[in-house]
Amino acid sequence: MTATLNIGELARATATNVETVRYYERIGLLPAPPRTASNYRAYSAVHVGRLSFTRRARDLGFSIEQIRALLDLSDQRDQLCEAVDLIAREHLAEVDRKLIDLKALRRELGAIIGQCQHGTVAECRIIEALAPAAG
Amino acid sequence: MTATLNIGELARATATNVETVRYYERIGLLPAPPRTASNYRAYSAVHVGRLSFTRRARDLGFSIEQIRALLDLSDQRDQLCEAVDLIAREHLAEVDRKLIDLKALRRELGAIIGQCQHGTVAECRIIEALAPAAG
DNA sequence: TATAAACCCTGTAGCAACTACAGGGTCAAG
DNA sequence: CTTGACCCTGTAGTTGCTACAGGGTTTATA
Repeated sequence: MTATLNIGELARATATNVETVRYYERIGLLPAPPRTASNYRAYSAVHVGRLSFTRRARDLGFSIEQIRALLDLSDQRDQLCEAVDLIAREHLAEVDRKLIDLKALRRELGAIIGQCQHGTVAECRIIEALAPAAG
Repeated sequence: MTATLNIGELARATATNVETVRYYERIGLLPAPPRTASNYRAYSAVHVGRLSFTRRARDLGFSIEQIRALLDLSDQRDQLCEAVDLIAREHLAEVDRKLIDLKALRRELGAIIGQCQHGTVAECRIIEALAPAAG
């Protein structure tokens, strides 16, 4: 009953690149849809949902493998959601690690740049800071 | 006069992977050193300095292309260091953008995970949060 | 002196997660 | 009936490495 979407329409509906949709199908993240007589992919609401889920999870930084696991879990509606929680918490921990690293890096970069006296390269504190051993 | 280093020694001296050293040579980031009679690479102190610089800049998140530019600039010792400053500031701005994005992502992830009631997948707030349209 | 471990060499393929063609076929509008 | 915007497959490129495979060399030891 419901109209199907071709790949361009699905892509627009989910703010995804057409090439990316095909890529997700190739790696088995998005199920291959039926085809029209002229071999066009014909997507349904199920695909829209699955791809929206994927997009949102990617935006939140989950890896493809994590998303694969989350999609599998989300199909087992009567299971306990502990595994879901675990994946999310692991990702959160990873994000926290990245934040710590990035903040440290930012501090160091800021310090280096603050030393620039706008003289010649020979006196440049930035170059010096990058080559600590090259006295 | 000074002894030369083979690739393994250079790698150890700069905390770099041997494969990475060869990779840097291949992409023209580290100059190709002379070879011994048995075709081993023979590095000098110049290479140690250049590779240390590269490593440190990579640790600070500069891209290979940025490092290429910084190395070129650092060879022109009598030029003004404005270009160096510009590259560093651009990278800092990029790091700041990433920090903002990562902090927002962290907030959102934290909020989603906080909602988990540890019930079944069917009631899982995390799955729900990932598929907003799939009411 | 033989031989085994630990190095070195080249070249190529793999990783993540896409993106960008090339070289075709299809469909709707004017 | 043709133009342009779509669709198809397949492959190669991106970033910054890392990991072989299949060889040669050097060094330490039995």
